[in-house]
Amino acid sequence: MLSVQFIKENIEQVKESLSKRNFANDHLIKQIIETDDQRKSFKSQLDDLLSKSNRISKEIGMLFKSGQIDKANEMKADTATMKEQSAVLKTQLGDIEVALEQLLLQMPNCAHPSVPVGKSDEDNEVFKPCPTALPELSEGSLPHWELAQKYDLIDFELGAKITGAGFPVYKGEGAMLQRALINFFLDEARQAGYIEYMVPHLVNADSARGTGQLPDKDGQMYYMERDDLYLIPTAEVPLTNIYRDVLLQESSLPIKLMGYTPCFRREAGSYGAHVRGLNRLHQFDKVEIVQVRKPDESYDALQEMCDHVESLLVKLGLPYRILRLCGGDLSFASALTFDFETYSAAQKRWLEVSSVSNFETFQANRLKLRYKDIDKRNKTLHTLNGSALALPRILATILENNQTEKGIFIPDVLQKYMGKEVIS
RNA sequence: GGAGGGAUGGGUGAGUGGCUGAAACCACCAGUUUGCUAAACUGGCGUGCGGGCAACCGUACCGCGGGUUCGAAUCCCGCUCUCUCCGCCA
Repeated sequence: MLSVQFIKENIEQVKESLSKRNFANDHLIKQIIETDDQRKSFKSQLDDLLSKSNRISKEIGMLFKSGQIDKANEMKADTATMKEQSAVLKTQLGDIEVALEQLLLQMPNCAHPSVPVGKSDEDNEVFKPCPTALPELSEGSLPHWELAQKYDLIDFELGAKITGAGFPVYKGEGAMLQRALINFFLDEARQAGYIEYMVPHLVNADSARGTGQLPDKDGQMYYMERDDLYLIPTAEVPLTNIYRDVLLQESSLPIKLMGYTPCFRREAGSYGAHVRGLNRLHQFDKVEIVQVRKPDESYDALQEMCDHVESLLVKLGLPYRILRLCGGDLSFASALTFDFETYSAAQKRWLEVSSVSNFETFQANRLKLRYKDIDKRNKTLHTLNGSALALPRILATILENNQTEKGIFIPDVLQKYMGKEVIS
């Protein structure tokens, strides 16, 4: 979330950002500032009262010690009203703090100045068009769900039997290809300086709130009521929460971490178009990269992460393009997001395979993630993350674009993991 | 799942009702001394919030939440986590 201080100092910028996001609620800013002013007023009153009360308690202690029992008992009687007053003030202050928190949680991140105006994904800016010619397939080429069946790589019906729609079963070389992609992505990330983590796939509510999944995306996560835990929708949640409630020394920065996890998404309300095959799943695999950076470095880090993701797509030989998300499509927590899409020649569609974002202080404020700078002042850090990469649509594109009469051609960089060149 | 022990600042760890935001030591930072390094010595060294240009002042925080008390790290209740033992188990 944004801090009240930031909102107060950058009102015009925040207003402009809200309108870019089509978030028409100027009233919210006003409410936040007013509530914060009230909070300060109650805080001052309470502190004054507690200060007096502490002083009297000390005097009573001295009187008892010096044997002036009567005088001490007199003073004890006087403290009764103070106690009542401070109890009332404490409750009021607590209520106001909760109200302020609720208001701040409703405020989306401040969009970066470069974020284009727009209402939906159709208005996203093509930041980098596909550098190569789009592949054209011969007559009779198949979409990936038919290829998966033809080569016995994925069994969607079996997954539906075991669990339900959107939980595919990978089989034989299909499973191997998954493992090859995971290993390739992990190895590439390690070479780029990211430390690998294996993290829990279930998280508590504090973690989900820390990265912004709660309360904004409550309905999109699987929830285990019995144990009050959430299945992770992305490794971003456990990875970033490693640094929840942490005060870092400047010397330990930058932080670069990554991990492979399955991801679980309810995808509520997204039934309809383009859900066939691997296009949209409830469970899928992904390697995620996360960085924690000093504020003045975070946009360089965003660039670095985009370069890394782009290099993966180049090495896999897949046609891709890069989008800069418009205000209307930008997620609640993000300041600037680049989406990476691969082109499926068989479906004649672009498929999103990565989303790389700078959250600036939005997550760090919720996480209480700060560092001590050279002047020994505590400053809020910036967090970033990106998929590098999500597997299903990569797999779909490889199957569709690399289909030949002899079988599916395996990209060079994956051949060492597969031990072969073609799936036939 | 059952029984018992524990949770204090970056770390070890003292502290059973007021003089404790918290000893001591280690680590860390600055300085003095010394060919260099090391050692020794001196000083500094938690976080949030409110006030203040600032120095600083006030307030809260000793796992979390309540309670007792004029006053709680310290006493009482609930919870969480952790360790040991037993049971079950990949």
